[in-house]
Amino acid sequence: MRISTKGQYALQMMLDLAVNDNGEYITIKSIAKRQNLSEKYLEQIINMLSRAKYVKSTRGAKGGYRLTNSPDFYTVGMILRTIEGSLAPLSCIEDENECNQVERCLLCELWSEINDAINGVIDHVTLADLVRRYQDSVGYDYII
Amino acid sequence: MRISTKGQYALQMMLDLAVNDNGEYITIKSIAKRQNLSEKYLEQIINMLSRAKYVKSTRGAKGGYRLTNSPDFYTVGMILRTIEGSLAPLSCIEDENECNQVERCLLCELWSEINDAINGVIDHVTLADLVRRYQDSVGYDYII
DNA sequence: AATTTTTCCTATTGACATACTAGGAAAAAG
DNA sequence: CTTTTTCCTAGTATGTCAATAGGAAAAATT
Repeated sequence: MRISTKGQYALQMMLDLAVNDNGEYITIKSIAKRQNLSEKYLEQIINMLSRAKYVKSTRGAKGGYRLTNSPDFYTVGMILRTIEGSLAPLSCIEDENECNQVERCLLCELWSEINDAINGVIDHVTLADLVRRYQDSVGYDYII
Repeated sequence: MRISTKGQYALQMMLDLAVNDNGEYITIKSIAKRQNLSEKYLEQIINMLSRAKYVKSTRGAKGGYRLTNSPDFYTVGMILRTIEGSLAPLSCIEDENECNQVERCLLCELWSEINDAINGVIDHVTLADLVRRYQDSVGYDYII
C-alpha cells in the first residue's frame, strides 16, 4: 500500500512550481537542487506531467517548466493518478473483468470502502490548498 | 497502492473460518477448495496468522485451524497488518527516522491524512461485520 | 506398529516493478 | 556556433510478489 517515489516527487515538483512561480520558466536543475533529488529522474517524471498537459515547457536556454493551470485546478488525486495509475487497493474496483462477481462479492465491498476513503482525501485536497498551507507556515520554516 | 494477494487471501480465510465454524478444526485443503486457491500458498499465509495467535491449529488427521477469538475480536486492520505490515502510504508515517522533518513537512501531513482515512475504514470494520453481511445475503447467493 | 492425514518450515523460482543512471538528439537563446 | 535546456530511449541493480516444491513432525486411524 505504498505510494511510489515517482508519485511523491511529482507532487513535490508541482508544489515547487506553484510556490516558486515568478512568471518565468523554471528549470529541472533548480527544482532538483531545491528538493535535493536526482535531476535525471525528475526529468522522466515531469515528462509524464507534461504529456498530461499539467505543465508546459520550452527547451533551450531560458527554458524550463510552468504550471499550465492555476494551483486550484489540480487535485492531489489528479497528479498522483497521472503518475501511479489508479490508486484503488485492488484491481477489482476499477477493472470490470477482474472479479467477475463484484456485485455479489463481500470483500469487493470492503475494498470499495477503502477506495472511497482514499479518494475522499486526494480528490478533495488541491495544489492550492498545499500552497496555502505552505504560505501560512513560511515563518515557521516549513519545507515541502 | 495495492493490497497484496496475501492480504486478500488472509481475510478470505479468516472469513471462511468464521462462516464455516462448526466446532471442529477446518483444514487448509477444504478452504483452498471452497475459495479455489492454492493450498500451499494458503498454508504460508495462515502460518502468519497462527504465529500472531489469530488462529489455533492442531496437526495430523482431524487437524486443521480454528479462530482463536470470536469474529468481533478481529478488525480488518489487524488481519491485514499481520500480513502486509503497515498500510501507511509512505514509510515516513510510521518510521521516525524516515523523514527527519515530519513535523514541518507539508507532504507528510497529506500522507498522514490518507493514512487516517484508510485506518478509519479498516480499524472500524470487524470480521463479525463481514460475517453479518454474509449471513444477511445468503439467500442472494453471495460469495466471499 | 504402520499408514494416513494434516500442519509446520524453508528454499527456490519466474515475472514484474521500482528507482534510478546514462547517453545523446533536438530546440531555443545569446 | 556554443551553451543551456528539454526530450526520448535504453539499461541496470535491487527488491517484491505470487507462487511451487519437498520434506519433517505430529496426531489419528487402522
